[in-house]
Amino acid sequence: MDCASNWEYKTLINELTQGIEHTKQLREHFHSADSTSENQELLLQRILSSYEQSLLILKWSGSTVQSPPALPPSSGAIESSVSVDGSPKSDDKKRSFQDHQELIDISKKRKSQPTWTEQVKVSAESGFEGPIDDGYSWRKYGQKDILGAKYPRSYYRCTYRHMQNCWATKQVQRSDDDPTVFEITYRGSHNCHQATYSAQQPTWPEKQEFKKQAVYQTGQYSNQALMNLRANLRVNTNDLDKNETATCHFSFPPTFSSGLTDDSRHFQISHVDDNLIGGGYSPSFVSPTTPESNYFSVSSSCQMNGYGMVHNLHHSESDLTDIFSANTSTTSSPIVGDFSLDQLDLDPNFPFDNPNFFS
DNA sequence: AGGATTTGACCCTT
DNA sequence: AAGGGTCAAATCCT
Repeated sequence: MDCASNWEYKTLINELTQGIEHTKQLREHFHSADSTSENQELLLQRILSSYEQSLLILKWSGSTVQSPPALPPSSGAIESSVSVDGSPKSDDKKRSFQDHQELIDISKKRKSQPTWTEQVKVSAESGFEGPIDDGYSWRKYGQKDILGAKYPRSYYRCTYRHMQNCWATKQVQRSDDDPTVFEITYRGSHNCHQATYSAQQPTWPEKQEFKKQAVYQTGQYSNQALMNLRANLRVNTNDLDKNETATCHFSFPPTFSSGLTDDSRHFQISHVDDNLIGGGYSPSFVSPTTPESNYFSVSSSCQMNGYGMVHNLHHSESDLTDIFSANTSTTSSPIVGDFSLDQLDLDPNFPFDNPNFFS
């Protein structure tokens, strides 16, 4: 058994255990006089998330005969009808059939990849023309005018797609309503090692200043900072649909800069300037839920691994000196649910040190 | 020179 | 057939 399968197994157990625990808690709530509908809703959400994540894992385990890293090395060109050198692919019928089957499989996999959307607000004052970096290294591979959209949509794939077989992609769409807001749709999770070194090698020159200031700060967290975080961190999941798309916002106070180190389960957030937004860090913890579910479920936090079934990243602290969608309080979507660390039932066994918790 | 971006063409899905 | 997603040659940038 490889580490990925082992991780999935443990995660599955964890999810199901969480589901049971939350169900028990909900039962207690039903018999409790001080039970509020919010608490019940939260528990229901957590239970749902646990089961949804479990199903997702099972779905992946069942459908993924080959884990993504085992995809053909040339899979990047699979969708092309012409080989790299321009010559037609083999006309061998058997081979063509296999290619066709592979195409179908890949298509299915892509469809079933976890997808989520973040909205990132950039500051005009700071001169950002586009969405800020998210800690990963992306390579733009296309741009498209979208019907009804004022701005074109940009397509990015992981820079290390071929080197490390990382199939994460993202789409960046500037909001029609608010040009300073970018809607970033992530598909698939990273299974590459880039999170570590991309932190030292910003890929978007125009964002380097921002990154130096906000995204990759590695300062020690303080209690005050943690309290600030607790007081101000908000997660919103709204407009969730059957395509497992979620939108989340994190609101931080100005001049906030903190990092939670090992004791705080590798959870680090940095925010320095009110205009600085750390965006795009794949919030895998946003679980597929119903439109009414606006609560953040820790138990569902780390399982949206998609193509990142093999969790082979370094588990060093530096990997997690990233930021996820640290937005200012101004957002274009309504804040429906509030979240603070106090609300979280942190499971001691919860794999916060799994890099895909934030990827 | 090598890597990243641009952009028109092609492919797939609906 | 239309629209979205991806490819890959051309071009740009460092």
